[in-house]
Amino acid sequence: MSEAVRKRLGADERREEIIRVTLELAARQGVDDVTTQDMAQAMGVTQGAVFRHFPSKDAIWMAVMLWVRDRMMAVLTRAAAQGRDPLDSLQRMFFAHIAFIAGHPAIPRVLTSEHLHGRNAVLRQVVTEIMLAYEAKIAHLLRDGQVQKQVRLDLDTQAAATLYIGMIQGLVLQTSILRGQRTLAAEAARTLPVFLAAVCTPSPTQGTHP
Amino acid sequence: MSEAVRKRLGADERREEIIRVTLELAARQGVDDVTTQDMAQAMGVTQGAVFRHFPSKDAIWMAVMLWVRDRMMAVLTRAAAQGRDPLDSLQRMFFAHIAFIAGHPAIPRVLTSEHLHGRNAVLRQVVTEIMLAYEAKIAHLLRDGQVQKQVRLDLDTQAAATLYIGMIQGLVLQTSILRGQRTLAAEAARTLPVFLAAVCTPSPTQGTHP
DNA sequence: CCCTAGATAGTTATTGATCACTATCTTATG
DNA sequence: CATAAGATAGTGATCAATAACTATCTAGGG
Repeated sequence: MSEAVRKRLGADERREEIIRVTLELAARQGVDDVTTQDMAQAMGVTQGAVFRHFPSKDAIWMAVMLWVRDRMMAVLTRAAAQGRDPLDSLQRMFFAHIAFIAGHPAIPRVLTSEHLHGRNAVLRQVVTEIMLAYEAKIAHLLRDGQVQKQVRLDLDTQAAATLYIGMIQGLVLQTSILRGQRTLAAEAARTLPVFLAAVCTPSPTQGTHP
Repeated sequence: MSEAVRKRLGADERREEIIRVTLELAARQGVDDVTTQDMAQAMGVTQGAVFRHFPSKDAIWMAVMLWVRDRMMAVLTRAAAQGRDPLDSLQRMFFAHIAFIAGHPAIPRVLTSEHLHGRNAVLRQVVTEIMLAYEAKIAHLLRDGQVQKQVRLDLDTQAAATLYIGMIQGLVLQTSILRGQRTLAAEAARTLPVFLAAVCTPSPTQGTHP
């Protein structure tokens, strides 16, 4: 609680902190229940101060989404680069994504919040970009895997990418609804092999950990 | 728009219509943006009239969820019963679910709305029940499939059920965000074979349509 | 070194809009 | 005529946004 005493940050630092507490509050109480009053209280300032740094609440959500997009893509790209083959990269991306979400539980909620992309067209545009970029990344890795004979040649890589994203969605959903009973990382480790079985070339030895 | 003229329904019919327009509005403008004023306007009555039939707005959402639970389970059970083997039942359930969602687009939004199950504990309980029952249904079918040698014996049926539900989640998400560009039914038909490849016993002929 | 002026961050107080919910009156229908 | 459905007209609470004011920091001249 050493935060509540500090005040008068620079504009850039304050903007960063607004984004931070917004994600924090969204994780705890849901995206559409975060008020500007909540944000201010979490930072130890008054509500009006929030609007010195953002012209509107939607502008805050936009900043949050851009933050998510940049961090997310950086994490995924770095994870994929460390893989020694397409399928290895896919697995590293998967677990990097799961770990990132576990550290920032609000992220999937923000990206799928109809409350945000249902009203503001610009916000939805950002979400669409993120989704398409991610899906393309997965489909590309799978096609690379086909070239290297790790992935079935008759696989519909586009559909498989949809399934991949759905897998993450489903994992998040279940661990958020059945909270406590299941942990995200544990369920993820169980579910990925099932997905890999769908894309791998049928071989005598399982190709998951060569 | 012949609805707006009709008035003075019986209490039961009015309750049914409130549930109906609530789902309708939730599909169009998002779960948490549906006001009691919207409901009343959609039915051609005043806002106060809504509260003659439900004690609170949460009670309306509860009624909606119970409606969804009952209809959903009936549809799934009927579809599964028509299958001639476990894997056939699984596919019929899948497409029945997709068709049901296509006819009532608000359903996945209602079930995954943090705005609802984030605040009201009883509402979340209903969602949890639905999810667990559905997952159990899938896992059971997969175990039956193992007995009949349609499904790999080394499959983690629990994890596969998670992936199955995630598949539907992902399909809904993508067709709702990329609305217009992709249709739910078409994407579903492409994605299911990928999932089946993960669970089926490896065989020379694809076991999807025996 | 100090003092002042401008800039910047935050406060206080308020506004208008929206929302769930309610009390009281009215009317349709069996 | 009695009763149930709906209309009318509110209430208090909440929320985003704004305007006017105050505290704090920084830079430059004397």
